[in-house]
Amino acid sequence: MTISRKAEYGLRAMVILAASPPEKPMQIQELSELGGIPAKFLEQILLVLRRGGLLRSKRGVGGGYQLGKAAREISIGEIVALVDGGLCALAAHAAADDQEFTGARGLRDALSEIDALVNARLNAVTLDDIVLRDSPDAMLAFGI
Amino acid sequence: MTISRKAEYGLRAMVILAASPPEKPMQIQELSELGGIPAKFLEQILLVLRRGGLLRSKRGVGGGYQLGKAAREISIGEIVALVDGGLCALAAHAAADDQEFTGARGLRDALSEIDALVNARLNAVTLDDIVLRDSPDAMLAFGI
DNA sequence: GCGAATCCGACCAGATCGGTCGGGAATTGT
DNA sequence: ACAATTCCCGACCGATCTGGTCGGATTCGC
Repeated sequence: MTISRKAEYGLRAMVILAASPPEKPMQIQELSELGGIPAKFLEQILLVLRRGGLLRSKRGVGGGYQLGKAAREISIGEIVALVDGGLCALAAHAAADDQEFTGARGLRDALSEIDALVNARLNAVTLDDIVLRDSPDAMLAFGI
Repeated sequence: MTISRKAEYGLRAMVILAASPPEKPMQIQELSELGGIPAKFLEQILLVLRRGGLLRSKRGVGGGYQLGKAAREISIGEIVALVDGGLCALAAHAAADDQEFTGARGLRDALSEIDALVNARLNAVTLDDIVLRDSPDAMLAFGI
């Protein structure tokens, strides 16, 4: 029921990239140090993020990673979905086997409703939102 | 990111109990058959539910399980929290190690906000809501 | 005391988690 | 051409978690 460390690492890396000047690629090593993420582990995470189109990469000297889309067009939902292998459904089991007891449908409905809620929220928050929210002077805009 | 089968089983059992006449205890065997749950597995789930005060049990002939509180006073949040061992925090890792990179706080905030949202929802839905929602003629009351 | 039922600890196979390792392939600088 | 740099990628690995099962101890009603 907790977010996986893998997804958390992926989020960190993406947030760091979103907060950096977008033209200069950042290497795994630097990303690893800034985010406190084991470098070789981060490597495979970035790989799936790239395959999913959320990152672009460049090899050789001066290479590294950049965002594949604008920061405002990447939601944290996309990121965790990619990294955690697509499955992000609270009601997975309940929906799969259609066991029929009194209250079964009510249970399924209640769970999938909550599931839809969290997914909607996850897909609504973008990297842009996060870096904006992080700078204290932007807080006023959010009314926090 | 998916709800555990254990929690799902716990929910099923509780819903079944909530939908049954509350005075007569129901045995593991019957609960197991109605819910399609392996009996011995269900046994340990019911045990922690009882230790948590959500169930009362009676031993010997004519024994079994009954709800420990009124169905309207048991939320599905309580159930999954007990069965899945208490931890139900989306932002667990992010909060634990306070790694400091640009955007760290924004990320923590965003995650814990969503976490709070799903928890609030989980704690708001009661067993009563679920069994009510299950009977089709009650749908109108919900505007579904 | 007998049978029905819960209680409870031990065990277990397989999957997942959180990484590590080592090398290959592409790109750039000299 | 060659070396340095950087990503690419498959294999592996120990620890923990998942989803159970088993066997027996305990308690209750009769």
